[in-house]
Amino acid sequence: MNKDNIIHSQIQPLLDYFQKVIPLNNEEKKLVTEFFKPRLYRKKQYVLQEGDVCNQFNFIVRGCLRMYKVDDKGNTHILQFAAENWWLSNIGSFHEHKPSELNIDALEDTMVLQISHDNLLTLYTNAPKFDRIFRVLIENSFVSLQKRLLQNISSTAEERYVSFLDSYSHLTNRLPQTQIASFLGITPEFLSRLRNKQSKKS
Amino acid sequence: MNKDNIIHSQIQPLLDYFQKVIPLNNEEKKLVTEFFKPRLYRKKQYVLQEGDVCNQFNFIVRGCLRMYKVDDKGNTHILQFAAENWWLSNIGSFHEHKPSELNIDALEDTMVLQISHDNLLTLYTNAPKFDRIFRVLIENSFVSLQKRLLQNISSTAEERYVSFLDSYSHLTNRLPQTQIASFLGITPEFLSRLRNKQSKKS
DNA sequence: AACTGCATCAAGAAATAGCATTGATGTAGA
DNA sequence: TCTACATCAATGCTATTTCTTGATGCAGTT
Repeated sequence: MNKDNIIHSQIQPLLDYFQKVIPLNNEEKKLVTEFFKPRLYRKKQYVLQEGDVCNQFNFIVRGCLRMYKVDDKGNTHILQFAAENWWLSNIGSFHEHKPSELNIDALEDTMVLQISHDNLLTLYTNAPKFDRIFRVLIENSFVSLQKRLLQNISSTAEERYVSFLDSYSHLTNRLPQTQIASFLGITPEFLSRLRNKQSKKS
Repeated sequence: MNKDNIIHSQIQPLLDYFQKVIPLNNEEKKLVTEFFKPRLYRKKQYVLQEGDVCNQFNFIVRGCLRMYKVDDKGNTHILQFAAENWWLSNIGSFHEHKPSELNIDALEDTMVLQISHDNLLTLYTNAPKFDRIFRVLIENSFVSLQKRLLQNISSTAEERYVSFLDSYSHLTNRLPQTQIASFLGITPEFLSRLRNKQSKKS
């Protein structure tokens, strides 16, 4: 399998993704294939490190990433997980070219397709359809973020955990519980006790 | 410990290294401290990934890196290990700004001091002494590379292994044997048999 | 004052991943 | 046919990561 084949084989999930939002013509497919570059991140590797500017918009082909903040005490707080067919970037840092306060790293070996800031602008110019596609994409992210915030300020850890199980059922068996705890904003120990309680219920 | 202290504490081994080649004056030490940035790579993390341009020259403060090529069959061939007080970069990619065919990654958590291509040029301009220092450095690398090549085309695996033990005695206990095998160009199984044979001899 | 919902610390147990070894078998070249 | 290696599969070992549990504490209700 030569390099072109490798790229081609990775790009398909992204084309499929776009296709579902709005069908693409061949010219547009070509642009996508040109501008998005596959890249492999290995488990624990940083995709974006605090202090660096986020210069790539990432689409996950396979694997799983997390975006998180490390607070003054050294505790990590996970804002978002992203697995197959999801997008992940620090949008603030990406658009304003500012150093990121957040980190992104790989929880598994992860293949992403990335487009640089410049190429994304070129893509918008050459194929305005992508303006809409990316608007939809951001809107979706926004909605789920809002939902999560609302839940965070209104629920107990147990409720949040149950709801997590519901929303992320495809991830619960893939993620270590330390990561889930960090996402829920509780300690791994307390999560362990919640789980214990849950399993006794049923 | 604030950031300046961290940098300062990491830079000393590099100053010592230079000092051994040619003594530096304070101005030159200041330049080194300014231009070389410490960076931590975690085990398995890429320092340089195939396809990217090598834009940093790396000095290893602690830990261990490897540089290798992945062939068409997916086998990896290690060109070089580098531990404390060694340098490692893809010099070809670095100087010609060309995408690298080689990968560099960390076999242990590794602290490096890196200087960017631009800053290295500035350093040469501001302190021509570094022209000489880096010439010496490259010459040394060249010589050991030549030695290794010669050995490769003229020795059996067993001879190469014995010679490896001799040259890299400080590393043999730190490196997994899979890595040593990949460096020697044999399979881990065959290395295991060689070792077995060796230990029966003595 | 007692109870609920969480945190922290320490210790172990359990699960997984990575590594080393061995046996069986194969092959190319001297 | 012998030497110097490779490949594949199985197994055991070790180290690392993850999960669980107990003990203790504390802030905010009730």
